[in-house]
Amino acid sequence: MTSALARRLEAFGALPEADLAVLNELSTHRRRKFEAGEDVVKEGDNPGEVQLVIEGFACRYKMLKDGRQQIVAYLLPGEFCDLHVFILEAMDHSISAISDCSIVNIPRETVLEMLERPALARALLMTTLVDEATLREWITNLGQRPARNRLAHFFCEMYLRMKVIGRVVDGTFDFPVNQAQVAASVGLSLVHTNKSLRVLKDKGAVRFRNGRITISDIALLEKIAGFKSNYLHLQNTAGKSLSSALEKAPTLVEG
Amino acid sequence: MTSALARRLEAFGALPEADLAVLNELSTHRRRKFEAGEDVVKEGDNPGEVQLVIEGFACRYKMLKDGRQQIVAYLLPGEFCDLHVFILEAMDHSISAISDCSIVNIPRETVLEMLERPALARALLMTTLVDEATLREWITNLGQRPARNRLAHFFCEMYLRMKVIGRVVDGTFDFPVNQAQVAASVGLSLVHTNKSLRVLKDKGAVRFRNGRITISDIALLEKIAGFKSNYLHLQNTAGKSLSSALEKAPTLVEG
DNA sequence: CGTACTTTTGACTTAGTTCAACTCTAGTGG
DNA sequence: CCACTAGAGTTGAACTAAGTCAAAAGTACG
Repeated sequence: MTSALARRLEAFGALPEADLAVLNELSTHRRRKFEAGEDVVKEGDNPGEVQLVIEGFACRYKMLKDGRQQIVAYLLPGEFCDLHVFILEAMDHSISAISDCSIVNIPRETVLEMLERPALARALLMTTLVDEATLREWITNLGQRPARNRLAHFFCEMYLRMKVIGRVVDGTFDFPVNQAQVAASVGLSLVHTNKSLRVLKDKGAVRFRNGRITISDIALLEKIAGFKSNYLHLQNTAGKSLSSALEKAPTLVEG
Repeated sequence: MTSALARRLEAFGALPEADLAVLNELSTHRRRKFEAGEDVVKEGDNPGEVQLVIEGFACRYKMLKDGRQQIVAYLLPGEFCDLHVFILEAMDHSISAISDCSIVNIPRETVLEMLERPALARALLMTTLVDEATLREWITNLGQRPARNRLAHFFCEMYLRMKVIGRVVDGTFDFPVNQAQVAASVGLSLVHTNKSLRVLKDKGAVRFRNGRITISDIALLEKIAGFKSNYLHLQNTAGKSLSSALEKAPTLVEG
């Protein structure tokens, strides 16, 4: 079995067998279960350990004083919560389980050991860079694109990220999120999100229902979004358009 | 002389003399001058070296296909362009000089040496974490706050960051940016930015003109913004409100 | 003093928000 | 198996924030 983390890291370049073994070891650490909606880490906490989402979906979010909420990142299966959090005094945001999920706590020594393996270290640092790049892309998305295009961009990104970890079958993937959460991700009101989703559906680009997303026409979606995948730094896809990139991405189903 | 970088890093905790010496050495590396408006690194470039802004202001920005532009980060004097870029194949955004600025190229070996000094490594990693946290804060700002509050938040952040590197005197600091660039930072149109700035001025919170910002009433600005400084992870200011934090921040002028 | 940028202003349009009601669905317990 | 409930999605109408267009007024500079 190849873990989702291994698969994600290999998207940045192949890893030696020994490194893969180290990765597969990770899932043996202390594991915790969280229910959908539960907070994994709260703003103000001192994290201490690095967290890895083994199964399920989580998100980072920030809450304003008036209660408004912004989702600032998604943690898909196999994504580290953060590589360097262990030097942090206090979390500046919270992490919440979106679906039921199981999370492994990795002690800092293990992380440091991983960083001593050159190929692995490089892949992990890439992870950090990609996380940052994704945040920049989100800023651009929120700052510059109107609702429809913004949503389209959001779906393009999720599609590609899910594809990389082998979770897309026939343009469809599970994404256990409701419209209010989508709204909180793209900085739109629930109502306007709903209406814009309808437009995208009517155009035949994406369908979104029951926590499941179906990309009906990726080329169209990509065009609406003005999507360029370069910020995800996937080795095989650099400089290519999303639709062609996707043909090259692995289509394996998690086994 | 204490460099801006040293001052910034010490905001996360004191550094040993030897580490400070290493930091002061940095400015002896190959130095390049850029004029205001010039690109330092362009999207698609392979950076190779780490860049340090010694003097002047730069920004990271992304450009959409239709020409719209979003500024996603500011590089104030003494801020690294990025700690790990050297593993990157191709930049996913551009960096541009906002004012005339002088930038030092630091070879990857030097960076690796720095990372071997524990206190310095910790400070540099903090830098990365803070950069990320700032991106998340911007997403929240763009996604959830209406124009006026969003601008207020932007100014609060810049004020505090400038204060940390000792560039604020009497609530005033140089910030050589025009309104179009402010607009591109907060995701608003130029006209609406202008009108919102006027409101903030009329309320007696901030004045912005000739590349110079004067915070007239920080408590008010902070209130309008709903600003919490925790995401900047400044050691002395954790958990405190901005106004009190600022009393404790150094008031030294760059020597 | 003329040219080129930047800021300011007003009038108008549009995208997005809010409120409120209604529908649909899945789940629960009688 | 049905009725009831809670949550999620959908819709319409009224309102408001923000965008666009266009022109004027500053300001900076050679």
